[in-house]
Amino acid sequence: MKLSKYYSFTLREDPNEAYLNSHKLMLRAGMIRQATSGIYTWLPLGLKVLNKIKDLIRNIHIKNEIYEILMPTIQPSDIWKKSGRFNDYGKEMLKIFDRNDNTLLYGPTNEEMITDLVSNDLKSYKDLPKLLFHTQWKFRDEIRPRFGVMRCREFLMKDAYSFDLDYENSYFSYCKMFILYMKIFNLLGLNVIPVKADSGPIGGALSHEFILETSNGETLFFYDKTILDKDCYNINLNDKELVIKATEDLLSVYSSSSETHDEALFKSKTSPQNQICSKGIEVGHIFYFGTKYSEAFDANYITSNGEKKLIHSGSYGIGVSRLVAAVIEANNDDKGIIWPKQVSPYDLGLINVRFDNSKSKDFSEEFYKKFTNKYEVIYDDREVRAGKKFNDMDLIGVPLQVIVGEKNLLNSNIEVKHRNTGKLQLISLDKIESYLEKYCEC
RNA sequence: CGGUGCGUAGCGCAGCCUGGUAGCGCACUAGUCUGGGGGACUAGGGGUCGUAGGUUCAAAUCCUGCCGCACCGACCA
Repeated sequence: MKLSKYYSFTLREDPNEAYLNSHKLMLRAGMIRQATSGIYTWLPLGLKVLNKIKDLIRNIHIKNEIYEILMPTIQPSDIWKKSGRFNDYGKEMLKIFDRNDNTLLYGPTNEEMITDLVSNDLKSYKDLPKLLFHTQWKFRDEIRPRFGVMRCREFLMKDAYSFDLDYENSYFSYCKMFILYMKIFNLLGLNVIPVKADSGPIGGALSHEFILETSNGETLFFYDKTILDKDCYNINLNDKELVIKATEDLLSVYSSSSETHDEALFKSKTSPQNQICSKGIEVGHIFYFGTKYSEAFDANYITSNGEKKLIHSGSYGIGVSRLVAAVIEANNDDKGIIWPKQVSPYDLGLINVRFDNSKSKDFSEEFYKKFTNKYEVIYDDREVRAGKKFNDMDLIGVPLQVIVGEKNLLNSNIEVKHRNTGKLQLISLDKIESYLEKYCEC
């Protein structure tokens, strides 16, 4: 991608309405623009990251035999009346009226819709278990949207749903999703802590939140710091025994959101030097709700004995658009964003520091042509001063910058800069290709 | 919804108290110099002062309503 053709407008100063670093940086780097309170337009750079995170989450679901569907954003109200949540959900639900004066709503979540769907298709015990997910825009009319994309009204969420024979099987699905979530956050380079949670209006008995610890977070939570030592990232998710064991091992260590926190239990279970009270951002939330929704939608199956039984279900959400902000919140400095490689909008930032110099310019063009099919390259070919290019590239935050200038070319060198350490390194021209290969592998 | 504050150029702000020609910095356009970390000089362009009404000879400025935005609290991925 050539910056001269891109839709990229960076801001030098922090916009007045932004308070969180992630919000300021997303606006400054030209990732998003606010349309109205809690509703945003995603510009090319922001959308690139959003899609990267979405795809990473999506692919690991599919790899684990959780299949993708796409439910609509607009839902009929009758299914919500069936489950009783039409009124329970309250003012956060945005209601819409069509030309025939039917009440529709912009979906805040999809339990009703998917249970209704599944109740028609799943008939036999042979059809279970089933796991489905989709990544779709949601709308919750928050009392007070804030922090940019972190707590907005329209947001992108990945929500998965499990359908099982009984509690025991459903518990396995829950544990499987639990470990899958640990893997996902690990892949995103985030240190996320699972905590016991209140199930809120979604309802249900078993519930956990996944919290990214940050000083600016909204959620207060408590945990035993030994939970950070648990490694469950390489477990085969089809191995029922291991998955349940790993989950229970994690849950044996105290961790809780403030709503469910039990101070006495915390104190008795955790040694004093390991007791942490911290703030964070909720990036995922999982629920087991038994037969709550299958009852309402008459979602049942026939057992091998010919008996009719209710399906047990659970739901598993990740705030995808929120994660964009969360990743930035966890990875930035005074110059801008520092993307972890896996979610960076581009692999390499190519800077031609001398647009007026043909040697430097020609080399940059060649370099771009050569590597743009192999890596995702953001090439700053604009006719602006070097200082602006350096600052913009730092702000945008791609992990590796390749800096081309006449001085170094005359010595057959090219410069690279690692965004996270700020380290500058001269690489000889004949080594750059292998350098990049090695860099991108790890 | 309660408490607080703010709406003036794309962004950041001054002007309002004490009514009288619409201002500054950045960005933008043109030119000259410059050319490896937001460079300098010169000349420009860009405004329904959130909106509707009121007071006044005269309103960005005073008064009232409305709208929008943000911060603090109760809700949530």
